[in-house]
Amino acid sequence: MNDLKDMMRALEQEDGEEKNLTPKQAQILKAAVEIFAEKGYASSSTSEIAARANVAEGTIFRHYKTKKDLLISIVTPFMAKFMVPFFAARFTRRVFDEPPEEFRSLLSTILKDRFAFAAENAPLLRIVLQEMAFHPELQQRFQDVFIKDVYPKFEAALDRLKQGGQVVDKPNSTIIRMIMSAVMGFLITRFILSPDLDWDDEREIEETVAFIMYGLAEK
Amino acid sequence: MNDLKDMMRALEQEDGEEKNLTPKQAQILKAAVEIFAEKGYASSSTSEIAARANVAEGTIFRHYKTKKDLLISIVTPFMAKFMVPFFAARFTRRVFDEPPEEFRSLLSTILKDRFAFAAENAPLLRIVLQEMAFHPELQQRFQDVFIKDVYPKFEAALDRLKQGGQVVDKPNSTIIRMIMSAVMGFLITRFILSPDLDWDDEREIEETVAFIMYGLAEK
DNA sequence: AATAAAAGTGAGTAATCACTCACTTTTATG
DNA sequence: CATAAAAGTGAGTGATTACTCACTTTTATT
Repeated sequence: MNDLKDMMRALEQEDGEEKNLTPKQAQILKAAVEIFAEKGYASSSTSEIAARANVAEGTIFRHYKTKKDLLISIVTPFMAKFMVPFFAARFTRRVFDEPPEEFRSLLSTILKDRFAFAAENAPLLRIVLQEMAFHPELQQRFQDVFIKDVYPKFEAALDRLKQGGQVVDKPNSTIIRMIMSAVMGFLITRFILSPDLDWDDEREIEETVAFIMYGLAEK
Repeated sequence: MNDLKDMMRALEQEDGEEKNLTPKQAQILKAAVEIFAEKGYASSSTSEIAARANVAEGTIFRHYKTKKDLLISIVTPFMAKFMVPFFAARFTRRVFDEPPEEFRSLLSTILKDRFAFAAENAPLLRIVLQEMAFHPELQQRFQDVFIKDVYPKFEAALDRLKQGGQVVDKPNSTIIRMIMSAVMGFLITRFILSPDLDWDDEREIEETVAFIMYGLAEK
């Protein structure tokens, strides 16, 4: 009935980011996220991570074979948790079941939801954006989740919205790029580039929704 | 009469990226750009740069005091050359002189122009996007150029377009964020994330222009 | 309580790093 | 041509790196 939550639970268990964690292991993950976000993966040393985690350096390598293994263990579960709800089954079904005027509230729901998630995980978002470029393993994982899981559902929803006359007849890839640019552009500006500005979050979210909606409206 | 070109010439001379360069120095810059773009600044070694440039390692430090000095020398002139033409005097004047229906062709001109520049300098774009996060000097330089130079002209043009009924009455900061998200989202997807796809560049540019225009149109 | 497995430790190590410096070669100047 | 300044060199250096390993401590199992 709620397959999104099921999926999330499965994701969490599979990698054990919040399950079966030794206290020291949790300290290591916390310290690593902080330091990776601050100075970048390549400029972070395992000795500094150990120090901030109040742990001996050897303890890190007891749980993670290499420093890169530590990065992967941090980043891949986050990537899935960030991307999947973008167009998870729950949202997609809504597009098909409800009247076509729901495009606006669908966008609004997604954006609010991902906004809250980004707010809680800003350092992780930063790490992913920074390190994706240099680690093929992460790019592969992105492909697996986005191309095979998110993209098809995104397309299906768009096709339906086009039929309902809600969205212009442009290539799906183009539309998806535009939506993702607007959403990610907002989240990155809000949480990475200028987190300390006086943001009127509700308004910015609604303005962004309106921007996407009118930008993609059938003329 | 053509103050954009004057400005560009001044920028080029001031740092001497293409003037007064020893042949070996040019080789060093070329190799550094390549390697920084490939593996990131922190993971690039001066020995590897020297090797690819066919130069002794000491030669690098004859011209650049530190490795970071080499990065700065590469990145700051590019940053200015990339940002200034976004809303340089030449473009802004056009908004004030020509009829208000010119919003579309203004966007189109800017996007085509920056597209061509990004196409020629994709590795540099990659380096800037990656390294901005970790080098306060680069953030400062960004502030100097964008906030003090580009942003005010951007605002003036928007105010005029709002008066002409071409653009919705939202906060300028919000509108600028949306335009920059759409433009950068396109350039990053096109040249960084998926440069090898079969792109119909002219169409994507026009679609992006239309997306921005309708997204910001007065309703 | 006995025993084994898992978790934790920190000194040690080989490799790599950015950078220096005494020296040679090339270029510019009068 | 003489001379000095600028450009180029590469072996050398001290600091830092990710990772190992022999050992101790804690936890789980019977």
